[in-house]
Amino acid sequence: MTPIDKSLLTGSTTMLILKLLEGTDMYGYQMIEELNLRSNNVFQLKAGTLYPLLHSLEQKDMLASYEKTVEQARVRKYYSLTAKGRKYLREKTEEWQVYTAAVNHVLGGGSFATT
Amino acid sequence: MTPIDKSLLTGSTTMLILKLLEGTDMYGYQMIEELNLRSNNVFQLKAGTLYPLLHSLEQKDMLASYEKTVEQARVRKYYSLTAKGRKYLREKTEEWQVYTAAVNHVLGGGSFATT
DNA sequence: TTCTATATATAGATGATCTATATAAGGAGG
DNA sequence: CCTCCTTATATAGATCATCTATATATAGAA
Repeated sequence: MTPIDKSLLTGSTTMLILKLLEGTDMYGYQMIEELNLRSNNVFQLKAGTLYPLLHSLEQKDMLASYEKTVEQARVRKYYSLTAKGRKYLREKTEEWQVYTAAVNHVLGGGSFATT
Repeated sequence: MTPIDKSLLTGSTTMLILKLLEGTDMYGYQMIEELNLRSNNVFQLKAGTLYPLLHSLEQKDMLASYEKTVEQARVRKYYSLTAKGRKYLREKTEEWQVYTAAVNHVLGGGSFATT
């Protein structure tokens, strides 16, 4: 078993964003709402967290973006998954499973003395 | 469903340490080895992470410590769970379950268009 | 004697997330 | 009409967990 990427502990946000985009292209504000909805209000992602994250993911070619004007004048910036982003999502999802399995193993391991 | 403590994403280390001590009193170095063992090498906690964490947990009355001299001259600092630490462990374990359930719900949610 | 493992400790860097703030346009209520 | 709330994106600065690097000291192995 290889050691897991430490940033997963804190970095599950990226994985969740990519997962949302696996379904449809979305714009930032919509992602915040969707995550909140699909997680039963557990994830209340802040705009100040999301937008810089989207920019950095686009820079890394995980995401591509395009603008779309809706209802008269409002402009939204839609994001879509790239092939690279799709691959990254697969990897992170696997790591997440390894990580949670390990935590649950420790948590469920009961109290056996090892003195 | 109340929003979860954000530090859980990154803060599962504290929970795991407390969980170890639920079984027996342990000294720092031993915790690193035990975590590595019980998690199949997924958690390779660094000394530079653990010791400051133990100090801060002791300051917050989550842990109590005592020294013990073993094999001639070697001195080890053992830590034990306090009542407060035990309570905190229960709370964090619950939050962990809520958090992982939410992530898994998003991950398993499939790709249904919400355009 | 030198290297590795045991054992604890602290300083400084990194990185993810948050708060606060800014801009701008639309709709609702007074 | 004016003000407030929601939608929508954006950036600067703060916070906090963890990591790397380093230090000290002892024991045992090469």
